[in-house]
Amino acid sequence: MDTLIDLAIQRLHTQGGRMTFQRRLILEALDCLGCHPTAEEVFAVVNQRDPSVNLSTIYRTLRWLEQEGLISARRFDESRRQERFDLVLPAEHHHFQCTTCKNVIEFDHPSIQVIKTQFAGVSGCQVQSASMMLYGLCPQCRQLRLAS
Amino acid sequence: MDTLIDLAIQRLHTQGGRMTFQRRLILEALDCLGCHPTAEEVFAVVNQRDPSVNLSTIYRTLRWLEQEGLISARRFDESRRQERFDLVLPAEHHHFQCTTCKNVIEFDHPSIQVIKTQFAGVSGCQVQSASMMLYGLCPQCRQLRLAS
DNA sequence: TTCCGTGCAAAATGTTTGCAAGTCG
DNA sequence: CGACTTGCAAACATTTTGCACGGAA
Repeated sequence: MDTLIDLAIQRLHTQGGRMTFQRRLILEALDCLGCHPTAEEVFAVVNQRDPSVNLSTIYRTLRWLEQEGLISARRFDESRRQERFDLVLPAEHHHFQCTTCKNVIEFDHPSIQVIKTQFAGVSGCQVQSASMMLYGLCPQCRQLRLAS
Repeated sequence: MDTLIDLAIQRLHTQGGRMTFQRRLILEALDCLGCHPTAEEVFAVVNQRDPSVNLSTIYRTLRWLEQEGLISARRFDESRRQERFDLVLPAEHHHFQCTTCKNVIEFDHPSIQVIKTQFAGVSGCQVQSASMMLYGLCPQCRQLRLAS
């Protein structure tokens, strides 16, 4: 099976890169954090295991992974400055964010493929990828709002 | 008819705000730039008419408009730092961006409503808005790529 | 005349870079 | 050995803020 770490090792080998202690920690942190951590969040986890790792190493590694197509930069909250890094491994997926608690739920929907195809047909564009965000209230926050 | 400027005036009146020279220039710049300008682009247009207007006034006004729901902040290119400001007036609309020339095409599609409704049904979330990005090659860049 | 809005400069934020020293193969 | 990586600190780009002054209502 191809975990993020396995894939990273493969890429490193084919391009003369090295699997360092720091990179391993960062990859493990990504795996453990799962969904969509910020660079700071990755840093916090890595830092706990080895406080000597520098934030710029986190950024360099995240950018490298992004360039390799293994993660992708995202911003759920458009006017937040901070990027989040989304593992692309599982498959193309989309996100709902609760406007109150900021929690994120992942989803997919067959119609997204239909939209891609039809837009391509109408516009003459070649569509390579799609990214959909829904915003609203999650069930919990909806309850709270109704109650008040 | 409700132009951006009319709406802004309404909001200002109901909250004791003032229509200043600077705000008028900024609103006119937004109208004239149309689609998705950056703060710098708005600044450039305003500056041409009155070089004494400060960039921080642009930001303050854009943030106020955002808060009023008259424009919304966006980032087409995820790892770009700069925000763009999208007029929300016309209607909910979505964007295709060419990964080569970075041009943006707006679109809408009925299935987006379907996705919103069905996701709400399955998840129990209340969906308030949606934002879809497609990425790929526009017809021109596609030609160029085929030719080479 | 009263606040609201502005210009200015300085701060803040999040990310990137240059470089010397360290390390992996 | 030699290229690839790192930590550090300084740079960077964009956006935000505090404050005293000026202007709309």
